[in-house]
Amino acid sequence: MGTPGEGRGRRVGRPRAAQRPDSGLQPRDELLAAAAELFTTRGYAATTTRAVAERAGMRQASMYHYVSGKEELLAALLESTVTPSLAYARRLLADDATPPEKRLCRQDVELLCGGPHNLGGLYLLPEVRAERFAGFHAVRDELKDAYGQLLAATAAGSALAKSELGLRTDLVFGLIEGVILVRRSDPERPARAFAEATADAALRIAGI
Amino acid sequence: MGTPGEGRGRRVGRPRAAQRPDSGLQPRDELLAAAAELFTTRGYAATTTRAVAERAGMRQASMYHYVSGKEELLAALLESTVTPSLAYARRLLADDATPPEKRLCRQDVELLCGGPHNLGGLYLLPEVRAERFAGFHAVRDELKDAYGQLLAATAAGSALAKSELGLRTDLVFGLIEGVILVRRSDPERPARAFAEATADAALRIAGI
DNA sequence: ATTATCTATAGATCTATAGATAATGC
DNA sequence: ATTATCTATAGATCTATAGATAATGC
Repeated sequence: MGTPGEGRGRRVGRPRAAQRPDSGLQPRDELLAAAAELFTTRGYAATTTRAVAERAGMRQASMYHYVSGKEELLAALLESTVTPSLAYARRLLADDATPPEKRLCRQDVELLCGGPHNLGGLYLLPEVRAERFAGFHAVRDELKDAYGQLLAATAAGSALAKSELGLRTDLVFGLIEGVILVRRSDPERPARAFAEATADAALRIAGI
Repeated sequence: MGTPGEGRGRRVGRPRAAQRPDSGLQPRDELLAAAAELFTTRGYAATTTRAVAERAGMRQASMYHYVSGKEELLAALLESTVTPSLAYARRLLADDATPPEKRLCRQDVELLCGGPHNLGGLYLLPEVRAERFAGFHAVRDELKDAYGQLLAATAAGSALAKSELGLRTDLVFGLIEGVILVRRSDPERPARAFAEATADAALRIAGI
């Protein structure tokens, strides 16, 4: 077989109208990157398929060769933001010599704020509540559940009533999602500083 | 003069096509209420002028008799959400026998989450960053500043370096805006419970 | 022959204006 | 006469499909 060069080299099919230096990404990933930037800065509804396609270097209609429409792009982006945090959370839960939840917080915030485009901002889009994105919600809920379990396992947590524990979990989760907004208002600050400070704050909320 | 009945009674002008029980609101306020509901649930860009007008009980074109367009509605709603919190913050700062910042937090969260439509959710709209809404941002910044001053005045605050203090202020602010998201995911819980718990959490973050 | 792209466009919006109409006020 | 509404619509989109075209592959 020998995949021929992967990107470089002459490509099959009609050439693009506006040639640009090869991004190295596959066309679908170019679309996802363009959508990430536009959805986070302008919002989902305000972003047209033309804007996405053109930023990805192709004409509006060509986009449909790779995705069924805008919704598919948003769904893919959403899932890509939770999945890594969730994998990390699962590992922490499985490991019985579990170190405190602080790590999860830090990791989570770093992942959310780390990328170039504040992808966490996608959670804030009103459109995300639609049934269409149930897949994302399920994963997100599982992550929240992991936070709840870690909280319950702490000394402070085991002293709390069930409803009280739920409220604290929500607050910790709220803090982390709030950080997305803080970052939006000051995108310069390094993700690492946010992550560390947020993790500390989360522990204080948790009462550890 | 004697304003004639204020609402009840025969009104000047062509009657509305779809009559509904008198809401008691002035037409402009009917539009604002409709916009509040639709912007927070569907998002700004996804809400059409037709949807707003029709929900307010009039035809699409009639809206333009009261506002210049969608933007004016959003700007008015945004400012209406900060102004009361800011007024409260100013009073606290002026009063020298100042009680702790906890009150401000609680008040702020209650105001944000108290209304029928999670108006705080408007802050999350990507469109809000536009220059057009500079007025809102100025007021919001002033409120944040008030938080910073209250924080600095505490014993824990005066021990902190300036940059460290800024970060904590951001986190407290982030927590409060994060609560908006928590409320979105669980709109049933009473605003008062949120407010109390958030205020406590904020104090713990602040290190008081 | 297969493929990735392109151009062109139908159909469905959506906004904002122009001008008509149906009330009250005087 | 004044006013609040209405109906109608021009002009500007935006999405998604149909069909043409320009590469490589064999």
